[in-house]
Amino acid sequence: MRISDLVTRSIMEMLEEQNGEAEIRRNELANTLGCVPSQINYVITSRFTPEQGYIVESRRGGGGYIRITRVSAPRQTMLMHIVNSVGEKLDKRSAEVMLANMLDRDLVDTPTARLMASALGGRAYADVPVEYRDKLRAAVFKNMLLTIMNNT
Amino acid sequence: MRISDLVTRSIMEMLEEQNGEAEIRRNELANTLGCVPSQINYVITSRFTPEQGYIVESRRGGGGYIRITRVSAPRQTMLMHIVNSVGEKLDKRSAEVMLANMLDRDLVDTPTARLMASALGGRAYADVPVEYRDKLRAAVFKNMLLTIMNNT
DNA sequence: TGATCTTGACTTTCTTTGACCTTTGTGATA
DNA sequence: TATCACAAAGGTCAAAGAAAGTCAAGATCA
Repeated sequence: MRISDLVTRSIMEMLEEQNGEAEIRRNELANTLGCVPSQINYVITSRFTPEQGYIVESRRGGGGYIRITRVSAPRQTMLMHIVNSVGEKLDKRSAEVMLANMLDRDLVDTPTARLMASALGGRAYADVPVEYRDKLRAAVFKNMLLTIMNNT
Repeated sequence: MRISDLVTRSIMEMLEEQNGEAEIRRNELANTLGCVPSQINYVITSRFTPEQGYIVESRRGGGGYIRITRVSAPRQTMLMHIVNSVGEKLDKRSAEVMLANMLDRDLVDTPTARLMASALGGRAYADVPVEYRDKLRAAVFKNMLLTIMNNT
């Protein structure tokens, strides 16, 4: 079991319980989960980014904190946001993370997410040279997102 | 006894026991079977291909894994036929024809077909050299077919 | 001899850890 | 009251570790 997944889950739960807003004390959380404090930062920068619809604020010093807020908006807007956040290139991992996120937020249902994942990963891209791989993935992803937007 | 057969058998057993889904840790398996890790890759790419009805996903880094999923089959056989009729390459036009066909035969619903079409066409493939273009399209198509087989 | 296996060196990706840095709050002190 | 020292947070970054992926050369088999 990855520690980073523990941290992720823990934050997710707080967000769930507290209506999209979680405030943590870094050292404390690190302590209860049994990891070094900077692990928390790693998780936050890799899984709670603005691209994925989170705002992170923090404060140092005595009584410091890290606050993570999940932003929400109408479906279309969020999807559009995602489309725009995909640049020229998109690696497989990022695609997966984004899809997981969309699922979390009910922007797609599970079968659709799976279908999309299969169009973005698997062995499919294996024999395309790296230089084209991620560009193609980005394009395909955007295309599908636009289709989904219009499909409802 | 060939090593690759050992590996194959071992994976097959896991699939059997675990209801069509096996998650392995490459190094570990290689170790218990007494082979080099890359042997696992060889076996996977030669015997657990989409053509044979398997979906393979993986992740590197700490806590990494390789997950192999077998798709199974009542009406799925029809889709499997389609998978096998797609060769190494697939141009956009043919893909569309096949999709239309699947729609006709109720193998997919309309939104799904649209989504698939968007993953296979559009400007997405435009700036990829022809040599890779149709190969990738074929691979993506097969992948998606396998996924929708599983999604029922 | 051509196809299939086997191996291992090297690469890429993701995670974990720790040393060091910056910011903020709080008293003690001049 | 202004300042200073110190403790209590959180931030950064780079190195080490943990997997999996790739590729090509050599070995074997049919």
